[in-house]
Amino acid sequence: MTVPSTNRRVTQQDIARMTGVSQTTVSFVLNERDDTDIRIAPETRERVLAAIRRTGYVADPIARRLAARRNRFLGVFTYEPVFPAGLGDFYHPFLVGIEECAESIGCDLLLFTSAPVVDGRRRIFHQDNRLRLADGCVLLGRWLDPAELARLLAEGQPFVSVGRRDDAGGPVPYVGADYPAATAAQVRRAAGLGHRRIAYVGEGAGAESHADRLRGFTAAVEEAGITGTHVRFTDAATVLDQLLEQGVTAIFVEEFADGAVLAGEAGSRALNVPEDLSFVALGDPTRPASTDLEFSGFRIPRREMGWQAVEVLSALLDGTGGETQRLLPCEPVTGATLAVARA
Amino acid sequence: MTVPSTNRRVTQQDIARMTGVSQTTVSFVLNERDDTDIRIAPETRERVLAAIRRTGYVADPIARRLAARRNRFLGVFTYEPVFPAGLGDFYHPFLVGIEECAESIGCDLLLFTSAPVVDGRRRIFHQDNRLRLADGCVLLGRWLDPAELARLLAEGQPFVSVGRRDDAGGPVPYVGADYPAATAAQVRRAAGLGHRRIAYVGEGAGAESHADRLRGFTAAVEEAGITGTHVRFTDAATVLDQLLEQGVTAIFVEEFADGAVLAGEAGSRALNVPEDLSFVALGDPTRPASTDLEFSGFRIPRREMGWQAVEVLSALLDGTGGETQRLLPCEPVTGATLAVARA
DNA sequence: TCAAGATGCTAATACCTATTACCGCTGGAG
DNA sequence: CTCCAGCGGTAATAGGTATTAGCATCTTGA
Repeated sequence: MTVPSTNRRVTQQDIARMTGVSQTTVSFVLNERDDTDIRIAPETRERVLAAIRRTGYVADPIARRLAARRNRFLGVFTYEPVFPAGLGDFYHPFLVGIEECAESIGCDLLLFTSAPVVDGRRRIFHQDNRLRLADGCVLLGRWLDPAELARLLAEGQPFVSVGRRDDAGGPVPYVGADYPAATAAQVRRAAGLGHRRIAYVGEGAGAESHADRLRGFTAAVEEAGITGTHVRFTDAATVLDQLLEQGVTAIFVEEFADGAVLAGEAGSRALNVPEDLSFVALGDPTRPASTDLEFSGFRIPRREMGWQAVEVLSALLDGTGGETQRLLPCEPVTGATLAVARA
Repeated sequence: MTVPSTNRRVTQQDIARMTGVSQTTVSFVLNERDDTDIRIAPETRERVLAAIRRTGYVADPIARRLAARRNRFLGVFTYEPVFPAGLGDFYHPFLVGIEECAESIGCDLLLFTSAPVVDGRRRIFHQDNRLRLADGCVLLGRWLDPAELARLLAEGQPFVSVGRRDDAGGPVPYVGADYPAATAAQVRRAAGLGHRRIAYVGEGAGAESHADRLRGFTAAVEEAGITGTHVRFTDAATVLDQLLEQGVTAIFVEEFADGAVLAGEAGSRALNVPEDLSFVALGDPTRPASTDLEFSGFRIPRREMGWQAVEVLSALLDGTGGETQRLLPCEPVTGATLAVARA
């Protein structure tokens, strides 16, 4: 187990010298190239492999990428810290899925520590843009700058977004959740329980995930022949005042946390949830929210989305075609906050 | 912002040809090296900069890192999954600190997620060891094989351990928590509250972090002139029997979870915590533990440890000296489980 | 007038791997 | 004896940037 004490990185050249072969031979042994007309005698191969084992040599991923344009790294780019400070973080399940799939296809994960803030906004492209260090990239975040997506597309940089994205000068590869369908299903469920006047609380615009929810809401409301209103969340008291005045009996919240606060406010007004007022949470909490209620609504298949994003990316890299835009169904949650509408 | 229609990347060579200078000159203009004796005429510099702006040229980060002999990847080796499944996972705060510091020094993180288990134990060194993919490594885990640490040292592989480690054929760079001091402080506090007979429950050996706690405990007990016993945790009933029989009034638990179980057992015997029996938790929970008690004891500066580990690693890589072994103080927690000893 | 510096740049090379083109040797067929 | 095929490799080079050593040309001073 003797190892050279030099501090220098071990290179193929070193291995070559140790075994009395050329660097080329080492490279071929490493890559087990059987398809070419290069032949290496079994005993030579063994000698080289032995030296590699002895030294713990690993090909420099950077040189590898420069020469071969591949290094089996998948980049993970997020607009938030990758290891989030908040407990039970929203992004965590995505990352689990990404890690699992990356491992299954034999790729390492390169976590880009968060992008620098330029002009008050995080940016992918900046002075020392690191995206190209990996073979391809998974992009994570509620909102991605269309201009940056467009540039990625234009440059032919292989990437996949977790979450549906609008076209940005071309179709953006993504694995998203089918928010319109999931939201519509909840609206139908509410309508079936007799709710005639329901509300959507949230942005409903900006990020695609928000717009998609509102779109599904609006379409389903129309189809069910009931009345739906849309309000932005400001503070619980104000919003609740407004909605109760309108005779709303079920509140659909874009943000779980807003729902928790609203339900709390309702409780402090002696309104029972769901007997007096129903709530539907359109997805998992993205912020910590404290509530004892088990919200009705749906769950985002986050882990699966992460997994499939890597799958799509892998296909993109291999040039094997296949659908590059996938929408996954959300899992409905019966919960305990949606009941028959009060008469 | 006219971009050449070719699919090839713009290189410094291209810029050089466009402006009638050499690639070297382009490189110098780009890097604004004023410290060298290289001089570029202002008008030449302007011409080059104009071409750069026109083409939108950005230096290829891969080539850049190849030339720099640094890839600015920091490896993270852990004995657990990197994206922990459990909520509030013990290792999480370390990772947060690691990421934050990596970002501040402009490094990305490379995850070594899948160290194979050999002979019933995870190993750093194995067949397809990827350690050298990064410039340096952060090692995370309660226990690290001294033989592997020795090999890392011998090979001159830059690394830093999170958590103090005994010498392994040489001093191991680490950023640890000062468990002896933190534990001793708690012992003194208990002694000050009149406890004359206290116990340490846990391994007290094996991992350095355990041995350090017991060492601090033993030294402080002696200094305070009180009596301390050490028992391993088997099951709550047995241990509690034993300690109560000995007249112990304060129990110091190495593992938070063991403390929770012991306190629960005490409660089921109609003993009040802390009036009848005091508890001190020597650190944060490493396993999920359910308890309503707010334990007295101390907190491990996990985030700070992660941060400083990267700091030390960075210094190691830069060859700038500095202390490579750091012990950080733990934060005492007053809590509600340590009170005046029963008369 | 000529050496000594200052000025403004370039050639060459290192970084490390992957790949292409080729080379020398041996044994068997013709 | 020659030619060729098969074997087992090697030399050279690409890939793009950073850096070191050095080369012309011009200015200055004595």
